[in-house]
Amino acid sequence: MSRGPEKQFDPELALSKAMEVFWARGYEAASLAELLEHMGIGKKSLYDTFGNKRSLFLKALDHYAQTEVKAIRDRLLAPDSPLENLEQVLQHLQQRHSLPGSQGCMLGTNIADFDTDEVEVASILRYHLQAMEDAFCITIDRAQKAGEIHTAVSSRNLARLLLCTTQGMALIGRVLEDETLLRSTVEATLALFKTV
Amino acid sequence: MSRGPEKQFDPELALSKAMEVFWARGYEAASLAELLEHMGIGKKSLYDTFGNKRSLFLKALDHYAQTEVKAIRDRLLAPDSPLENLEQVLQHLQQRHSLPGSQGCMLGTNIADFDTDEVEVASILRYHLQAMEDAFCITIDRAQKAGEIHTAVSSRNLARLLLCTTQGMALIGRVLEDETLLRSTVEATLALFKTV
DNA sequence: ATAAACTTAGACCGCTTGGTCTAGGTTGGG
DNA sequence: CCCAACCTAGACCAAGCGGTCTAAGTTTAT
Repeated sequence: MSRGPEKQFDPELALSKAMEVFWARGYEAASLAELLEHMGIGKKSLYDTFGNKRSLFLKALDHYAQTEVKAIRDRLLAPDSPLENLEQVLQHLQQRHSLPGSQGCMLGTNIADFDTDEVEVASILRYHLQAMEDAFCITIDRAQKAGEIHTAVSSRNLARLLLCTTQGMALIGRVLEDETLLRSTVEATLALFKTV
Repeated sequence: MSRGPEKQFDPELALSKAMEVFWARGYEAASLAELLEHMGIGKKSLYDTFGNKRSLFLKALDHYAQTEVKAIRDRLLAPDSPLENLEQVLQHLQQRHSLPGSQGCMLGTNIADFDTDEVEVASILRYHLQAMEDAFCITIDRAQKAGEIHTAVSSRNLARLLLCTTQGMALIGRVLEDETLLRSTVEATLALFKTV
């Protein structure tokens, strides 16, 4: 018995490349031809390794969410001032979504792209949105206990507000020509949160 | 010389029906077959009356925006207490986007659906987003002058925050199973806005 | 060297899409 | 009554889609 060569491409890297295409184009608009070219592999390899287009997409979406949510979560829960952590995250998001050609958040764009009755996609999206909300909530809670954020509104409610606001920022950033709108939004949010 | 019968369908009504399909499915996913069935007209009539699929979509999108933005604007600028007007609008949005099968805001879903370099669609979207922001701004300004909303943050910045938040609500509402998230968001927003 | 197990590129297929065009029905004025 | 002008339904087309499968290349154990 003999063994063939190792896979001639890195599946992790290929998935990451697929994610970029799906992120930029959306599920339907991402053609197989575009995916293959960007991933740098053949059609057979794609189907052998990832199943079909849809399962490749689900893997890519999950890959995005895990990477992105983890990065934000790590910043939010860093052992510095919770309010400063929150400020950093919001300013980072504002800058990213203000860049020309900004593609927004892959979670948000897919909430819009898929029919509301697509339960498989919806459950992935819900799961990661909840994770974001929870990370916001923990940080806000810490900030409130540190006296950095006032306690007139519960940390849970503020976290949910932040979730909606940040998703809106990511969305609207796709069509903006300058960054004043997102800058104003972050400025207003922080001003409203801070203790007077 | 003789004259044929009047158009056997109402173009306004047909456009409205087309809007419903595009709103629910998005541009790409709305097939001609689906559009024709829902509009109740033949393929030839569609192309004679509206040009092609894309120009039908642009007309439908504009129709949506004019209808929807006007409705919200009218409520916001009604001659009652500005804060109460704002509360009504937010609660209305919260309820609408909490309904099962909520389709979100047609502006928002299309921000996500279209490539960021689609200038024609983008300019329509930007125009109406700006109109929404301005309506929010006027109302907040009035509320501030009436002492109903505190003045620590400018009306312009609060309006921009509201724009992002409401778009986020409309988006996230598409995948929610219950309305607590949107309810919390509105509750938090109003609590932060109101003078203590 | 050879054969087995892996890889790859891309020809091929059935299906659906948006868009065009033909054929026929209906209405109303002369 | 008859013809012109509008309408409709749907056959038809080329193009693009996702997905399958064949043919050939490459590496390693024997």
